[in-house]
Amino acid sequence: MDEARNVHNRSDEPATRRMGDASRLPGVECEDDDERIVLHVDADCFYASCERLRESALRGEPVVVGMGYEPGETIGAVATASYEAREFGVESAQAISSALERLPRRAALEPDADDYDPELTREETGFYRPVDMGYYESVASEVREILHDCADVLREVSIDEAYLDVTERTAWEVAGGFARHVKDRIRREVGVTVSVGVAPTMSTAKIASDFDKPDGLTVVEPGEIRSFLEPLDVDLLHGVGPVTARALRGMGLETAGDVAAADPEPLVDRFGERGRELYDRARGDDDRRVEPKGEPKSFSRESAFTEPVSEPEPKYELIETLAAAVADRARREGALYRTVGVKAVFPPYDVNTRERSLPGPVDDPALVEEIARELFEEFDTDAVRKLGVRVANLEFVAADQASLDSWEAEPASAESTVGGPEDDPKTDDNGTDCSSGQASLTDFS
DNA sequence: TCTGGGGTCCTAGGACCC
DNA sequence: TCTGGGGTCCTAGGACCC
Repeated sequence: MDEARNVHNRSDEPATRRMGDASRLPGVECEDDDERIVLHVDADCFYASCERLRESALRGEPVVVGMGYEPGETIGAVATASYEAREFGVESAQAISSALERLPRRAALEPDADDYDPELTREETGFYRPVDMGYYESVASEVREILHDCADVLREVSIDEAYLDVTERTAWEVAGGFARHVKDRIRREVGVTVSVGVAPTMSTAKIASDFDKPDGLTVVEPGEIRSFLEPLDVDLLHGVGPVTARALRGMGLETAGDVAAADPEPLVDRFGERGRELYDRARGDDDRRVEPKGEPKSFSRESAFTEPVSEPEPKYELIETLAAAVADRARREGALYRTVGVKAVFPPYDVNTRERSLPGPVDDPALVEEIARELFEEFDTDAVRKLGVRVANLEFVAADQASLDSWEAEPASAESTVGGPEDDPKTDDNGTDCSSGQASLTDFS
């Protein structure tokens, strides 16, 4: 790691080298015209940083943000752990109960707490907070404004991560300084730290931002890509998870350099298109351009029981709740859907999905519920730990088209497609027609 | 590591069409 | 009626990401 770090520019060093053009062989794919400068910006343990922002007592302390967690309870899973908490072995996706074993909560120092433990010292405890997406969203939007300000094109990947194309804003000689400026603005104006990777491609920028976390800045200039990637473990490549990493190691490929030097054919045979992509990424080949994210492809809601449930009633109840939530989300976002699906997870972790497509796009909460119930029937006596409902094959009604629809479409469709009044009695009138999907089919096409 | 919630993309087989 | 090739859509599952 240290060795690799020395090879590549750190932000605080003046960028004096410019290997990019010099190292390229004459006549070999000179693509200077489309050489990009891409930043990947990744907030450091974002949820925990947000919690610290509004609660200064958490600064410098181990902080664990739990999904499905409630103060005093042991249910839920770790969404984010601060670096201090990670020192205790707390990791993201861990059950809160295991996290608490490694790092008891600070409140357990109080004699009147349920989990009071007289043996504990302050130094071996941390703070636990439940996820508060609304608040994190508000912090993220402040960060987003700054990023928009700094980029020609911005692609938001998630609440705490984005790619920026800054080709027109900077040059390789000063790209480190540019990235430093972005980092500084976010820290000064919002109060959270981010790690930034700068590279000519999205995939390498992504790896670079991860290289020196937290508060990192790693610049990989055009000619340095291969040497930067070479020593990295295969699982650091984007798209390589535990399964693929194991398979690659089985093929004798431990590092990105091994993959880059390998014969691509066996990779394609084994992994299909992904194999080709893997090979390309390991070599630093990635011609994707930074583009704003398109419309979502699906919406889903899922929820876990605290323990497996066999009786049908509570399961159907949850299916209904989830169906209503998904349909509501779609309506709020102005989306029509053509496919409704359910998911049932059996212990230990057996995922089953069923889905059904309709002849045309609808916005019809009653129909979502009806189909979800029908699809779920085959599982209704199985022990289930988790349930989900999903809508897909989305079509978005453009804002200007929505007003047009209210003129042109039949009343039932118009009301139910533009996200107007929540209750649409017309869709219920159709009774059994619902199952055919004709109930609230909109007929603009 | 034994499991929370919200997504994306890929694959593979079958139906159906020309 | 035993039969070629190509395309699209649908469904279920799997891997992966944050």
